[in-house]
Amino acid sequence: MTHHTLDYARRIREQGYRLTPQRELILDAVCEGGGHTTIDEIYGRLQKKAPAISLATLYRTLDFFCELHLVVSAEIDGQTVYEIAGLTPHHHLICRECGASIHIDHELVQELFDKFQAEYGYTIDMDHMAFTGLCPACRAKAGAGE
Amino acid sequence: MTHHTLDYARRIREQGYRLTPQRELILDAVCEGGGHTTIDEIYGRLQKKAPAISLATLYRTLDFFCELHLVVSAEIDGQTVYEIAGLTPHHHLICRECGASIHIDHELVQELFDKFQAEYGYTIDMDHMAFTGLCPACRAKAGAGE
DNA sequence: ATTACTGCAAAGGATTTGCATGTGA
DNA sequence: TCACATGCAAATCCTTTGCAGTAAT
Repeated sequence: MTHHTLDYARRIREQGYRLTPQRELILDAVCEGGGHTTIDEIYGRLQKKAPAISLATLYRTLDFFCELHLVVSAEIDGQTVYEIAGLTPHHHLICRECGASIHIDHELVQELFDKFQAEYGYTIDMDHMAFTGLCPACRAKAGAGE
Repeated sequence: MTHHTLDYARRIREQGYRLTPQRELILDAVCEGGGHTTIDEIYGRLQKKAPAISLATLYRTLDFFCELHLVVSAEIDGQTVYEIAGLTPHHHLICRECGASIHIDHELVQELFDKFQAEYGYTIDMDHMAFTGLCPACRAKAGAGE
Protein backbone atom coordinates (compact mmCIF):
# COMPACT_ATOMS: atom_id res chain seq x y z
CA MET A 1 0.00 0.00 0.00
CA THR A 2 2.61 2.54 -0.85
CA HIS A 3 1.79 3.43 -4.42
CA HIS A 4 -0.85 5.95 -3.47
CA THR A 5 1.04 7.72 -0.74
CA LEU A 6 3.62 8.92 -3.22
CA ASP A 7 1.43 11.38 -4.93
CA TYR A 8 -2.00 11.62 -3.47
CA ALA A 9 -1.21 15.07 -2.15
CA ARG A 10 -0.24 16.18 -5.61
CA ARG A 11 -3.29 14.59 -7.18
CA ILE A 12 -5.52 16.46 -4.78
CA ARG A 13 -3.86 19.83 -5.18
CA GLU A 14 -3.51 19.55 -8.92
CA GLN A 15 -7.25 19.80 -9.24
CA GLY A 16 -7.46 22.87 -7.09
CA TYR A 17 -8.55 21.02 -3.96
CA ARG A 18 -6.97 21.24 -0.55
CA LEU A 19 -5.07 18.73 1.46
CA THR A 20 -6.44 18.90 4.97
CA PRO A 21 -5.51 16.92 8.08
CA GLN A 22 -8.93 15.30 7.96
CA ARG A 23 -8.34 14.05 4.44
CA GLU A 24 -4.99 12.58 5.38
CA LEU A 25 -6.41 10.87 8.44
CA ILE A 26 -9.34 9.47 6.52
CA LEU A 27 -7.12 8.12 3.77
CA ASP A 28 -4.92 6.51 6.41
CA ALA A 29 -7.95 4.97 8.07
CA VAL A 30 -9.09 3.48 4.78
CA CYS A 31 -5.58 2.09 4.25
CA GLU A 32 -5.51 0.52 7.66
CA GLY A 33 -8.57 -1.47 6.73
CA GLY A 34 -6.30 -3.47 4.46
CA GLY A 35 -9.11 -4.53 2.15
CA HIS A 36 -12.78 -3.77 2.20
CA THR A 37 -13.82 -1.58 5.05
CA THR A 38 -17.12 0.04 5.97
CA ILE A 39 -17.91 3.56 6.97
CA ASP A 40 -18.41 2.46 10.55
CA GLU A 41 -15.06 0.72 10.69
CA ILE A 42 -13.32 3.74 9.24
CA TYR A 43 -15.12 6.00 11.67
CA GLY A 44 -14.14 3.74 14.55
CA ARG A 45 -10.47 3.90 13.59
CA LEU A 46 -10.67 7.65 13.22
CA GLN A 47 -12.18 8.12 16.66
CA LYS A 48 -8.98 6.88 18.23
CA LYS A 49 -6.82 9.45 16.51
CA ALA A 50 -9.11 12.33 15.80
CA PRO A 51 -12.37 12.14 17.74
CA ALA A 52 -13.51 15.45 16.36
CA ILE A 53 -13.91 14.39 12.76
CA SER A 54 -17.59 14.33 11.98
CA LEU A 55 -19.50 11.65 10.14
CA ALA A 56 -20.63 14.25 7.63
CA THR A 57 -17.02 14.98 6.76
CA LEU A 58 -16.33 11.28 6.48
CA TYR A 59 -19.15 10.80 4.00
CA ARG A 60 -18.15 13.86 2.01
CA THR A 61 -14.51 12.90 1.97
CA LEU A 62 -15.07 9.34 0.85
CA ASP A 63 -17.20 10.59 -2.04
CA PHE A 64 -14.45 13.02 -2.87
CA PHE A 65 -11.80 10.29 -2.87
CA CYS A 66 -13.95 8.08 -5.06
CA GLU A 67 -14.32 10.86 -7.59
CA LEU A 68 -10.56 11.31 -7.65
CA HIS A 69 -10.15 7.54 -7.92
CA LEU A 70 -7.98 7.42 -4.84
CA VAL A 71 -10.53 5.09 -3.31
CA VAL A 72 -12.93 2.60 -4.83
CA SER A 73 -16.20 1.46 -3.37
CA ALA A 74 -18.42 -1.54 -3.84
CA GLU A 75 -21.82 -2.68 -2.65
CA ILE A 76 -21.67 -6.00 -0.84
CA ASP A 77 -25.03 -7.25 0.27
CA GLY A 78 -26.42 -3.89 1.01
CA GLN A 79 -23.29 -2.48 2.60
CA THR A 80 -21.02 0.02 0.96
CA VAL A 81 -17.38 -0.89 1.39
CA TYR A 82 -14.31 1.16 0.57
CA GLU A 83 -10.79 0.29 -0.36
CA ILE A 84 -7.69 2.13 -1.51
CA ALA A 85 -7.57 2.16 -5.30
CA GLY A 86 -4.66 0.21 -6.71
CA LEU A 87 -2.68 0.94 -9.80
CA THR A 88 -4.87 -1.44 -11.77
CA PRO A 89 -8.47 -2.48 -11.37
CA HIS A 90 -9.21 -5.57 -9.36
CA HIS A 91 -12.23 -7.47 -8.17
CA HIS A 92 -13.27 -9.82 -5.39
CA LEU A 93 -14.78 -13.24 -4.90
CA ILE A 94 -16.71 -13.28 -1.67
CA CYS A 95 -18.20 -16.18 0.24
CA ARG A 96 -21.75 -15.57 1.26
CA GLU A 97 -21.48 -18.02 4.16
CA CYS A 98 -18.25 -17.16 5.90
CA GLY A 99 -17.44 -13.81 4.32
CA ALA A 100 -14.03 -14.93 3.05
CA SER A 101 -12.91 -12.57 0.35
CA ILE A 102 -10.19 -13.03 -2.22
CA HIS A 103 -8.66 -10.58 -4.56
CA ILE A 104 -8.64 -11.33 -8.27
CA ASP A 105 -7.06 -9.29 -10.96
CA HIS A 106 -8.79 -7.71 -13.85
CA GLU A 107 -7.70 -9.99 -16.65
CA LEU A 108 -10.45 -12.62 -16.64
CA VAL A 109 -13.09 -9.99 -16.13
CA GLN A 110 -11.75 -7.89 -18.96
CA GLU A 111 -12.07 -10.88 -21.27
CA LEU A 112 -15.76 -10.93 -20.48
CA PHE A 113 -16.06 -7.19 -21.03
CA ASP A 114 -14.34 -7.61 -24.38
CA LYS A 115 -16.95 -10.15 -25.39
CA PHE A 116 -19.69 -7.76 -24.34
CA GLN A 117 -18.08 -5.16 -26.53
CA ALA A 118 -17.85 -7.48 -29.50
CA GLU A 119 -21.34 -8.92 -29.21
CA TYR A 120 -23.41 -6.04 -27.95
CA GLY A 121 -21.32 -2.93 -28.51
CA TYR A 122 -21.51 -1.97 -24.85
CA THR A 123 -18.26 -0.79 -23.27
CA ILE A 124 -18.28 -1.99 -19.70
CA ASP A 125 -15.72 -0.43 -17.42
CA MET A 126 -16.47 -1.55 -13.91
CA ASP A 127 -13.22 -1.57 -12.01
CA HIS A 128 -14.16 -3.05 -8.67
CA MET A 129 -16.77 -5.76 -8.70
CA ALA A 130 -17.77 -8.13 -5.96
CA PHE A 131 -18.85 -11.61 -7.00
CA THR A 132 -20.61 -13.57 -4.30
CA GLY A 133 -20.93 -17.31 -3.98
CA LEU A 134 -19.34 -20.03 -1.91
CA CYS A 135 -15.70 -20.51 -1.04
CA PRO A 136 -14.27 -24.03 -1.40
CA ALA A 137 -14.62 -24.81 2.31
CA CYS A 138 -18.23 -23.66 2.61
CA ARG A 139 -19.11 -25.39 -0.60
CA ALA A 140 -17.78 -28.67 0.80
CA LYS A 141 -19.82 -28.22 3.96
CA ALA A 142 -22.98 -27.33 2.05
CA GLY A 143 -22.51 -30.32 -0.22
CA ALA A 144 -22.22 -32.66 2.73
CA GLY A 145 -25.10 -31.13 4.63
CA GLU A 146 -27.75 -31.24 1.92
CA MET B 1 -44.05 -13.22 -19.27
CA THR B 2 -46.27 -16.24 -18.87
CA HIS B 3 -43.94 -18.82 -17.48
CA HIS B 4 -44.32 -17.76 -13.89
CA THR B 5 -48.08 -17.46 -13.87
CA LEU B 6 -48.44 -21.15 -14.44
CA ASP B 7 -47.38 -22.23 -11.05
CA TYR B 8 -46.54 -19.37 -8.78
CA ALA B 9 -49.63 -20.14 -6.70
CA ARG B 10 -48.46 -23.68 -6.22
CA ARG B 11 -44.92 -22.62 -5.44
CA ILE B 12 -46.21 -20.32 -2.73
CA ARG B 13 -48.58 -22.80 -1.16
CA GLU B 14 -46.17 -25.69 -1.37
CA GLN B 15 -43.99 -24.01 1.20
CA GLY B 16 -46.85 -23.44 3.57
CA TYR B 17 -47.37 -19.79 2.65
CA ARG B 18 -50.61 -18.18 1.57
CA LEU B 19 -51.71 -16.73 -1.67
CA THR B 20 -53.35 -13.41 -0.88
CA PRO B 21 -54.89 -10.84 -3.21
CA GLN B 22 -52.09 -8.46 -2.29
CA ARG B 23 -49.46 -10.95 -3.40
CA GLU B 24 -51.19 -11.51 -6.71
CA LEU B 25 -51.54 -7.80 -7.34
CA ILE B 26 -47.95 -7.12 -6.44
CA LEU B 27 -46.67 -9.88 -8.68
CA ASP B 28 -48.79 -8.48 -11.51
CA ALA B 29 -47.43 -5.02 -10.89
CA VAL B 30 -43.87 -6.30 -11.10
CA CYS B 31 -44.75 -8.07 -14.36
CA GLU B 32 -46.24 -4.95 -15.85
CA GLY B 33 -42.92 -3.25 -15.38
CA GLY B 34 -41.63 -5.41 -18.20
CA GLY B 35 -38.05 -5.26 -17.08
CA HIS B 36 -36.43 -3.51 -14.17
CA THR B 37 -38.85 -1.64 -12.02
CA THR B 38 -38.43 0.22 -8.76
CA ILE B 39 -40.47 0.07 -5.58
CA ASP B 40 -41.97 3.45 -6.37
CA GLU B 41 -43.04 2.40 -9.84
CA ILE B 42 -44.61 -0.76 -8.51
CA TYR B 43 -46.34 1.19 -5.79
CA GLY B 44 -47.64 3.66 -8.34
CA ARG B 45 -49.11 0.90 -10.48
CA LEU B 46 -50.67 -0.69 -7.43
CA GLN B 47 -52.35 2.52 -6.33
CA LYS B 48 -54.52 2.43 -9.43
CA LYS B 49 -55.90 -0.98 -8.70
CA ALA B 50 -55.63 -1.37 -4.97
CA PRO B 51 -54.98 1.92 -3.20
CA ALA B 52 -55.15 0.26 0.17
CA ILE B 53 -52.00 -1.83 -0.14
CA SER B 54 -49.41 -0.42 2.19
CA LEU B 55 -45.79 0.25 1.46
CA ALA B 56 -44.85 -2.01 4.35
CA THR B 57 -46.63 -4.90 2.69
CA LEU B 58 -44.96 -4.08 -0.58
CA TYR B 59 -41.52 -4.24 0.99
CA ARG B 60 -42.34 -7.42 2.84
CA THR B 61 -43.85 -9.06 -0.19
CA LEU B 62 -40.98 -8.25 -2.51
CA ASP B 63 -38.53 -9.74 -0.03
CA PHE B 64 -40.75 -12.76 0.17
CA PHE B 65 -40.84 -13.16 -3.61
CA CYS B 66 -37.08 -12.82 -3.81
CA GLU B 67 -36.64 -15.58 -1.27
CA LEU B 68 -38.91 -17.81 -3.29
CA HIS B 69 -37.03 -16.82 -6.46
CA LEU B 70 -40.21 -15.63 -8.11
CA VAL B 71 -38.60 -12.22 -8.41
CA VAL B 72 -34.98 -11.13 -8.72
CA SER B 73 -33.55 -7.83 -7.60
CA ALA B 74 -30.47 -5.85 -8.49
CA GLU B 75 -28.77 -2.70 -7.29
CA ILE B 76 -28.35 -0.15 -10.06
CA ASP B 77 -26.59 2.95 -8.98
CA GLY B 78 -28.03 3.01 -5.54
CA GLN B 79 -31.53 1.98 -6.56
CA THR B 80 -32.97 -1.44 -5.96
CA VAL B 81 -34.83 -2.73 -8.99
CA TYR B 82 -37.03 -5.78 -9.28
CA GLU B 83 -37.93 -8.04 -12.14
CA ILE B 84 -39.85 -11.27 -12.60
CA ALA B 85 -37.43 -14.20 -12.40
CA GLY B 86 -37.15 -16.07 -15.69
CA LEU B 87 -36.65 -19.74 -16.19
CA THR B 88 -32.94 -19.18 -16.56
CA PRO B 89 -30.63 -16.55 -15.08
CA HIS B 90 -29.96 -13.45 -17.10
CA HIS B 91 -28.06 -10.22 -16.71
CA HIS B 92 -28.03 -6.67 -17.99
CA LEU B 93 -25.72 -4.22 -19.66
CA ILE B 94 -26.68 -0.73 -18.64
CA CYS B 95 -25.58 2.60 -20.02
CA ARG B 96 -24.55 5.01 -17.34
CA GLU B 97 -25.26 8.01 -19.58
CA CYS B 98 -28.66 7.33 -21.07
CA GLY B 99 -29.86 4.46 -18.94
CA ALA B 100 -30.35 2.12 -21.90
CA SER B 101 -30.50 -1.43 -20.66
CA ILE B 102 -30.14 -4.63 -22.60
CA HIS B 103 -30.76 -8.15 -21.57
CA ILE B 104 -28.00 -10.72 -21.95
CA ASP B 105 -28.22 -14.37 -21.26
CA HIS B 106 -26.20 -16.27 -18.77
CA GLU B 107 -23.83 -18.12 -21.04
CA LEU B 108 -20.92 -15.69 -21.29
CA VAL B 109 -21.15 -14.92 -17.62
CA GLN B 110 -21.18 -18.58 -16.70
CA GLU B 111 -17.94 -19.04 -18.66
CA LEU B 112 -16.36 -16.50 -16.36
CA PHE B 113 -17.80 -18.17 -13.28
CA ASP B 114 -16.39 -21.50 -14.51
CA LYS B 115 -12.95 -19.93 -14.72
CA PHE B 116 -13.34 -18.60 -11.20
CA GLN B 117 -14.20 -22.11 -10.11
CA ALA B 118 -11.21 -23.63 -11.87
CA GLU B 119 -8.67 -21.05 -10.76
CA TYR B 120 -9.83 -20.09 -7.29
CA GLY B 121 -12.27 -22.79 -6.22
CA TYR B 122 -15.01 -20.26 -5.57
CA THR B 123 -18.45 -21.17 -6.85
CA ILE B 124 -20.11 -17.99 -7.97
CA ASP B 125 -23.83 -18.16 -8.54
CA MET B 126 -25.06 -14.65 -9.12
CA ASP B 127 -28.10 -14.88 -11.32
CA HIS B 128 -28.94 -11.28 -12.05
CA MET B 129 -26.05 -8.90 -12.45
CA ALA B 130 -26.02 -5.39 -13.77
CA PHE B 131 -22.93 -4.31 -15.69
CA THR B 132 -22.65 -0.59 -16.21
CA GLY B 133 -20.73 1.23 -18.89
CA LEU B 134 -21.53 3.03 -22.12
CA CYS B 135 -23.89 1.97 -24.88
CA PRO B 136 -22.63 2.29 -28.45
CA ALA B 137 -24.41 5.61 -29.05
CA CYS B 138 -23.17 7.28 -25.89
CA ARG B 139 -19.71 5.93 -26.45
CA ALA B 140 -19.64 7.55 -29.88
CA LYS B 141 -20.74 10.87 -28.41
CA ALA B 142 -18.23 10.70 -25.59
CA GLY B 143 -15.47 9.84 -28.04
CA ALA B 144 -16.31 12.87 -30.17
CA GLY B 145 -16.68 15.24 -27.22
CA GLU B 146 -13.43 14.56 -25.44
C1' DA C 1 -7.55 37.47 1.02
C1' DT C 2 -10.08 33.98 -0.98
C1' DT C 3 -12.88 30.31 -1.06
C1' DA C 4 -12.62 25.42 -0.01
C1' DC C 5 -13.50 22.65 3.91
C1' DT C 6 -15.31 21.36 8.40
C1' DG C 7 -18.48 20.59 12.38
C1' DC C 8 -22.79 20.72 14.18
C1' DA C 9 -27.41 19.88 14.16
C1' DA C 10 -31.33 19.32 11.74
C1' DA C 11 -33.63 17.44 7.78
C1' DG C 12 -34.56 13.89 4.61
C1' DG C 13 -35.54 9.52 2.64
C1' DA C 14 -35.82 4.68 2.59
C1' DT C 15 -36.83 0.62 4.98
C1' DT C 16 -38.26 -1.92 9.15
C1' DT C 17 -40.98 -3.03 13.21
C1' DG C 18 -44.82 -3.61 16.84
C1' DC C 19 -49.14 -4.55 17.37
C1' DA C 20 -54.02 -5.10 16.70
C1' DT C 21 -56.98 -6.77 13.08
C1' DG C 22 -58.22 -9.48 9.28
C1' DT C 23 -58.23 -13.81 6.40
C1' DG C 24 -56.61 -17.96 3.68
C1' DA C 25 -55.91 -22.86 4.38
C1' DT D 1 -59.61 -22.64 13.96
C1' DC D 2 -55.27 -20.46 13.98
C1' DA D 3 -51.09 -19.28 12.12
C1' DC D 4 -49.95 -16.34 8.51
C1' DA D 5 -50.49 -11.84 6.47
C1' DT D 6 -51.86 -7.03 6.43
C1' DG D 7 -52.37 -1.99 7.62
C1' DC D 8 -51.18 1.69 10.22
C1' DA D 9 -48.08 4.51 12.51
C1' DA D 10 -44.03 5.01 14.82
C1' DA D 11 -39.34 3.95 15.01
C1' DT D 12 -34.88 3.33 13.08
C1' DC D 13 -31.12 3.72 10.16
C1' DC D 14 -28.24 5.80 6.86
C1' DT D 15 -27.01 9.70 4.40
C1' DT D 16 -27.36 14.49 3.02
C1' DT D 17 -27.78 19.47 3.67
C1' DG D 18 -27.64 24.44 5.50
C1' DC D 19 -25.03 27.39 7.66
C1' DA D 20 -21.69 29.72 10.39
C1' DG D 21 -17.01 29.35 11.50
C1' DT D 22 -12.14 27.72 10.25
C1' DA D 23 -8.10 27.05 7.68
C1' DA D 24 -5.34 25.83 3.31
C1' DT D 25 -3.42 28.11 -0.56
